[in-house]
Amino acid sequence: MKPSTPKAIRGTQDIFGAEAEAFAFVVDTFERVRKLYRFRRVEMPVFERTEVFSRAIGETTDVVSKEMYSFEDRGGDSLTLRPEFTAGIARAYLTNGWQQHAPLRVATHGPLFRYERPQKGRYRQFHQIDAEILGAAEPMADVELLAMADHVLRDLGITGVTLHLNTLGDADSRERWRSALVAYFREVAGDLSAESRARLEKNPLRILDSKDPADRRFVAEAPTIDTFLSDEALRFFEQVTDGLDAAGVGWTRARSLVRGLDYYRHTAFEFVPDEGSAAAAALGAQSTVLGGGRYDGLMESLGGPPTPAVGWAAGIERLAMLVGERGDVPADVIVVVEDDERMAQSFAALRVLREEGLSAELIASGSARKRFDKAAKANPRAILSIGAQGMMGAPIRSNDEVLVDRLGDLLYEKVFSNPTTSPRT
RNA sequence: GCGAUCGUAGCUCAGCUGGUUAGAGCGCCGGUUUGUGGUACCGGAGGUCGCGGGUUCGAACCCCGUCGAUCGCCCCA
Repeated sequence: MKPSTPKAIRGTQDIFGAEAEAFAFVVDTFERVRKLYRFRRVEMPVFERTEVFSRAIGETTDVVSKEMYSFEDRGGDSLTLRPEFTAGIARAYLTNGWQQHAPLRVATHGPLFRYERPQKGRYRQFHQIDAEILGAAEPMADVELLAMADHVLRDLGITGVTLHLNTLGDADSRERWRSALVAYFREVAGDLSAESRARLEKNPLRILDSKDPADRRFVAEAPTIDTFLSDEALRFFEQVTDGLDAAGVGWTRARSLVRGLDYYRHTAFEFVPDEGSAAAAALGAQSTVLGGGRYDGLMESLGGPPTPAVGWAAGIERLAMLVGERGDVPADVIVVVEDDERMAQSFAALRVLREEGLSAELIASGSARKRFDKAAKANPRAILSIGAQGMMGAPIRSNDEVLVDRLGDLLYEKVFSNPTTSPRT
């Protein structure tokens, strides 16, 4: 009886090759930009007590009510694999006394977990980059945070995405707007789609971005937040938009943009591919590439003092789909052993090359006469052939003459002249 | 949770209206050829046709179930 092979968990990925290179490129770019903007690196646990998420995100949200990976540990505590970064970072801010560092800019990245049906650009274990500014009430914080997001996308070479920006106002503005929306949609409930009728009770703001054409004409006429904005909230939003203009960050007003989670206040934003762009095509049905906003109420829901904060997160997989093919980088040098008697010399050569900062790999398996062809196919900058039979002249082959000279000097000096690694006679 | 499409070698796929020992390309292994070399040729290994049941003289192909994948809805990164 042959033992069976366990399969991978649904919605997990084994990322390899060009995709893994694109993934790494996203993370590397984020790390570099994050340092430019002076965000400090934090490492967070991948699991927390369940209440961290249920209280911060909101019991009624889909994330909490049906998408969390929750389990009991051996001590009987309910724990949950993080579905997002923000709640955990807020918890850490409170439990570690990070208030002393306010305003605190932090950045992190890693895996997150959501029990959902996988599809293009959406997984059960997915990965995000994340940036937060904690303990900062000023609109300048929003501007800085968005400038950084914009910078990351730009350095990734991603085009055809635009910052969609909205304000949800302060808690009062948001509540009055919500009531007005509910009243408005109740009037026309009979003509709404079934989904939107359900949303009316549960999550009325979401009716605003319904894709159903039947809903859209009502959405167009629906009350907008602007009518309900307090002077203070309006002024805050203006300072954010003025700041973005000054910082050279393009944006567009999206009056129906609301974010799914309960904790958002004031600024809410998403970077979304432009209609018909290559980016939109690459992402399939998943549109948002980076999203976030201000969450002034979150700390209180975790029992902390009122603490203003802004943050965003972006899916690494989705970004990686937009950065294009990034093939495996060819080696600087491939060392081909065409005579196994000279294996020791080959290892010596590899060591010398790598210590010089040249990437190098070894081809020493299979038919000796086919090894050189194998190396040539891998398209390295140079091939070093060791022990070829019947060949005359240089064992280094490359179109890069400078590199040929450098390798020649290096290897002659440190390998071929060394009696312990010389070929046997 | 719902819907659509799909499931044949390591990979990409072919397999006509059901009909002998299930094929190709790439990759892998070996050999020959070439000989400042990425070529060409020959040979080889490798398949419970996702799994289970049914229809039939006969099923990779038709039917039912099941599992899995992909894409979409809901929601979201």
